Amino acid sequence: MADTRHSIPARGENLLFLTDEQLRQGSEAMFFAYRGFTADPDRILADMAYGRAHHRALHFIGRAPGTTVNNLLNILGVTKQSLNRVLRTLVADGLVESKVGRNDKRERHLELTEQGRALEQQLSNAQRARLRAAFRDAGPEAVAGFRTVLEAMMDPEMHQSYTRLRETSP
Amino acid sequence: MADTRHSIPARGENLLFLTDEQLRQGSEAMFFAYRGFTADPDRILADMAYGRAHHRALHFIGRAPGTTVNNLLNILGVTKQSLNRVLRTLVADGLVESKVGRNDKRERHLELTEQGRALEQQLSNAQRARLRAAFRDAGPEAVAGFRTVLEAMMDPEMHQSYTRLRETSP
DNA sequence: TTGGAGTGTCAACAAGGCTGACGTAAACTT
DNA sequence: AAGTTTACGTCAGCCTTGTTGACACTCCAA
Repeated sequence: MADTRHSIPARGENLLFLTDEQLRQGSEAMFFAYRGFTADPDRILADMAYGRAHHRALHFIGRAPGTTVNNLLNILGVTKQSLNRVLRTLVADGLVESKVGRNDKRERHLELTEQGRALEQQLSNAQRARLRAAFRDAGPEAVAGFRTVLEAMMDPEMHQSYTRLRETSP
Repeated sequence: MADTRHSIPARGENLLFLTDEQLRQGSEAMFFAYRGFTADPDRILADMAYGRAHHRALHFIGRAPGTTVNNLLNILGVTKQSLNRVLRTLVADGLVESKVGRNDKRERHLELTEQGRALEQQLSNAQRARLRAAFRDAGPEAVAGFRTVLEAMMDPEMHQSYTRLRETSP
């Protein structure tokens, strides 16, 4: 049978575009894709005493070295107790260094140690390999669309965090 | 300053396209977007005695009525103990009906009750509202790209589940 | 009839969220 | 100078949702 369901709608079909079915497929795509997205680093982490939360902390500390605890809290969207539990083990294990702020001594500035960078690299490489393959298969235009939709899906505060990260490290 | 970093790469730039920075932004976009994606239903569920796991079960039962426990297990990718805990409460609360199979009486076929459909609708509507807005803002081409990349990001088995769901309910 | 598949369930545990409360030091305000 | 707010750490306890392991039951198929 001729299958027109999954084809790209032409301009004139915009009124019909956002059917419930399309949206439901979008939801499911997000669900399955996110599982794929986290699968590889999760496998690596399973062997260690770490979890996805550690990966996230390592990622964003590596991304914005010297960031404060409060900043990281906002980015991750968790409570300080939750973050602290993760951060404590990372510091204790020598993956993250926590330095008292120079100007404001209440703040702690977080950085990856050599060891922390190594693990972060290992995890990110696994994740990026999948993303790279997906991006390559899909092509530049698809990737642009992918990013556009994801950005439109974020809460405003998240979108701020997202763009702020791009500004500081282009 | 003129900012060319976030523009869509032209055809000729394909070699430069998959920089680590691009991939990292892709990761972060997935992270932030997924938070947005689950935020609305999570808020609704927080008031009830249910969580995200219940939402997922309701969604896929509603999507494929009569599905078996094992089938659902494969789709959700959790252990049967984990699923059973969720399913038990849903059945006990009258949101899901579990019928012994006609041909194979070992199997249980799952369906939403009227009440279950109501909650599933409430949750999905919240989630879809955001998705609809994002799709509308991004436009059809971006949505097509979004889907293409997400599909390429799935594990093969997940991709099978994903497409199988589309086949049965067009 | 026997093996194995599909299902339900008990127990125990871990990760990683959460709230509430409290403490300390530094910075800010009045 | 005194009081308030901010940044951070930490203890205690709770919840959801994932995990393993073990066991029982039903029933299909060889």
